[in-house]
Amino acid sequence: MEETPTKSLNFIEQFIEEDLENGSYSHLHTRFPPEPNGYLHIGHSKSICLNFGLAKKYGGKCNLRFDDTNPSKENVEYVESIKEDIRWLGFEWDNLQHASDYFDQLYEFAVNLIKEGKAYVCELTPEEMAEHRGVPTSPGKESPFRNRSVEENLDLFERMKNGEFPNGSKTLRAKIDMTSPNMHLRDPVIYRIQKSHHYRTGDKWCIYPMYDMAHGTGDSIEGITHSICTLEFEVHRPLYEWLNNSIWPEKKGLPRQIEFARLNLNYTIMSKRKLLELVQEGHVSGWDDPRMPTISALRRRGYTPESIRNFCERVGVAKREHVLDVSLLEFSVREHLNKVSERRMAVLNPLKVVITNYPENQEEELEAINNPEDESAGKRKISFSREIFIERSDFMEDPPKKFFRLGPGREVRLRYAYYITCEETIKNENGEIIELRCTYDPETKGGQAPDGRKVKGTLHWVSASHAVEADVRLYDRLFRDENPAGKEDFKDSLNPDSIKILQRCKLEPSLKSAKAGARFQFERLGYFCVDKDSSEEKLIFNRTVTLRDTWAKIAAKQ
RNA sequence: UGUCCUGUGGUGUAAUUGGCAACACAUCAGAUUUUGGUUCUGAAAUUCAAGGUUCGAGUCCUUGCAGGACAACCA
Repeated sequence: MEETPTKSLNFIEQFIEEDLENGSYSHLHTRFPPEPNGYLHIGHSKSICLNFGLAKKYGGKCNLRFDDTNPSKENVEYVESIKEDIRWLGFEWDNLQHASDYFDQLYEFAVNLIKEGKAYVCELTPEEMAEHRGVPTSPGKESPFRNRSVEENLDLFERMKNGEFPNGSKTLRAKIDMTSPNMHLRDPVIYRIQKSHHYRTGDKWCIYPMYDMAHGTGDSIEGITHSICTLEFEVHRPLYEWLNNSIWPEKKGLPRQIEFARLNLNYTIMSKRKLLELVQEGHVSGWDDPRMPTISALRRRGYTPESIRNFCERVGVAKREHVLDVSLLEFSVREHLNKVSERRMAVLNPLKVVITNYPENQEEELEAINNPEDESAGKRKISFSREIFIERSDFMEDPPKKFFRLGPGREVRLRYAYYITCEETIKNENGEIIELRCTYDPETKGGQAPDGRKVKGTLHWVSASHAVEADVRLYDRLFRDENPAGKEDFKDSLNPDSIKILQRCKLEPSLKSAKAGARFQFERLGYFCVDKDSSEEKLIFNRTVTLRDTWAKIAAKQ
């Protein structure tokens, strides 16, 4: 009688279960609160999986709330992309909210804080304010505007709202403690004047709440129980609680903020600001350029939602900061794609092979397995003829020791077809091999020799007359350094070979009608996906990831 | 010379809360293979340090050390 091993809880799940057991909360309600100022990336997927996953696990709810309190950087394009990406990942929110839904309430809360003497209008310039704030290691000093009368504050704040003052001339600050060792408690700004057009509220507001003012209150308004965020907000927690407790002194079950370590990947940049820079300066074709770490880019590249969810599951949740190896992400896609994608044959760098003893004008259909991992995927027919293409890298004139592929006088198997032996190499005037002359053994049809002789190598191939052509885009890491963000300028680390476009690749004809987004394994090469710009006239494939390549390792060592 | 957070194989994450340090990725070796894929087997490799409590410490205590966060009218 084996006990089924129960999966251990991460620290957030432990908190939640304790909170549920001791009655601090009767249920679970989380939220995912992106700012619509950029596209979601792989790091966000961890937070999405966590928040939506927790809600699902504990029978609770999860809201999607756009933290849209800074109209100068936000827009609807981002809003729409975020919704699409979350749904694509396989999650659906219970309520769709916006911080801007609460602007009226937030204004009232601010007025109440003023009335209670907990907030004041300050006229310090940013420089003066910084000076008054002090530094983390020594206390700050109070603003000269700190002790205005409630009436004056009320009047000024209303006039701020009415647009009577220029941008930056005044702020509303919470009155907390200028000597606190926590900088965020040194009278933080909770409202600023910003006369910009908001994509939802238009020109209604001249003042906008700051993150801290909007975030915790939004959580409380929505009845969020557990407000899960990344580590950098840990120092905000006292302010989060101060604000909530000040606004709702009587309220029970105010949300609990819990922080976890954000996901970092080596060779990758995760900052939205830097990703925007890559887009704006044209280093990539857009937010969904398949080299980007954004969810839309991973989708375009051929990643599956399952693989990303599995990846996030494997990564785990903790407070320790870390840098993950991208190989774990790659493993996760390969693992899933191996199970679900149909196999096809495609020759990326073609080398023509003429099978001299195969009758001209003859062709035949051979049977190929669509997916050895899934019998229900069935079989298909592939055409064979006298002239075929094989991969250039599958032939070597002077092969090294462990090379199992084709060479002068060597015999290999053509997958699902015949054994062939290389008899002659044809070169051009530059001495480059342009064609191989081979003979085939008619007895080996299907790939087995009746006399039982074995060959070490099996090559993929495509019949020359039947092949369809395509562009194939090979991607490599966007950055050469493990930690590009650590460079003086991260763009110095850009990999000049991050994309390689192969033209006139030879593909099995069945690929001609493949629709955008369709994924295949090209045998012996990797997983590929039809790009959104592809058409029947102009086929374009993106390489999602290569297959594990043991030979490449051996070859690299030699 | 502040406050807070974090230290477990190369990389992540666990350890029934004081009882033989495990799982995954990566690495290496072997088997299987009509994909040098998949699959299977095996190997190497881990508790920041020093004291203390205890029969017993990754876990508790003390003192160090290391890394990170915080000084936007960004989120």
